[in-house]
Amino acid sequence: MSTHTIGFTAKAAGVGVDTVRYYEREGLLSKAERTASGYRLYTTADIERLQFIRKAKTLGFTLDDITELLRLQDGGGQRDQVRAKARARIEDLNRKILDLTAIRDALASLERQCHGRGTVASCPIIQGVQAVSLDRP
Amino acid sequence: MSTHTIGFTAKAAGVGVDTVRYYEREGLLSKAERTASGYRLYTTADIERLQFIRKAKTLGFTLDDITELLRLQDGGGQRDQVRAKARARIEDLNRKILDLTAIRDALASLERQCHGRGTVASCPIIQGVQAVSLDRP
DNA sequence: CTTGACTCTGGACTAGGGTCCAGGCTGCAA
DNA sequence: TTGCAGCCTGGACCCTAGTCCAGAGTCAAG
Repeated sequence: MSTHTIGFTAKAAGVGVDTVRYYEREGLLSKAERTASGYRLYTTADIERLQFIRKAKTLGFTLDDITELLRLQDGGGQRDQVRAKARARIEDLNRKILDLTAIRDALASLERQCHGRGTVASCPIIQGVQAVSLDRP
Repeated sequence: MSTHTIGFTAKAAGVGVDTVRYYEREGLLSKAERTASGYRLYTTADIERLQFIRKAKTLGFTLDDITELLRLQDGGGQRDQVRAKARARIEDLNRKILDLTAIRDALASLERQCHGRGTVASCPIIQGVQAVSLDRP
């Protein structure tokens, strides 16, 4: 299996080398294999994992969230624990998707108003989101 | 119009009073009206704005993003600037929605596998996301 | 066999987003 | 009219998620 240095890996994943080492320290990446001289070695799967982490962050997940997500995927934990966590996450994601959709639609309507003659002040970005899931952190 | 103290407002929006003052300092909330003795006064619209900020944060927006979003809604800026920003944001949101949907579907399939007899290790959370928009920060 | 680009470790530093005082008013209920 | 909760300001502090050294070893090209 082909392996890569940390520099190559980081660049391929679009993050910094320090970030890769940081993720290893924090347990998002398992301890990398090492060459005889101590250089870390990564596989293509590691690059994908890093890309996933990067994307998940832009989606509003914290590193802790992502750690949990990855642990689920890695098959960590009891079967029904995994199920329960997955189910909770799915709920969460459905809410987020609805919220984002509401904001997007509000922006789209704002854009239409700007296009025509409507008054910008009547844009319902906030109200659109109010409509959905009014509480919970 | 009925007004509320900072404590009431903060509790209603699910944030801390320090957070409300912080948002005022940072310009996410306009300077609050004051009573003769200097107490801040908020309206129901302020509470909604705070709830929106709180939610938008969980959706992965930074306070700067949110400031821009709110400014769009407040009718700040040139008509075509607003249009352009709205359009860019919509793109962004569509990508996020696709990504979240991919992760959700992957989790759903993971949950099904856990339910039945499938091997957890074969869960495609990462691959699901790989499929969508492979680059861009 | 030297040079320049990489890598290693440990530790200090940073930015964003709050959170927590201290010391001093305010407002209302008993 | 006192007491206690709530508010004010300014500034210190905290956590997360990196980012940036310094000093030393490694590797490939020339």
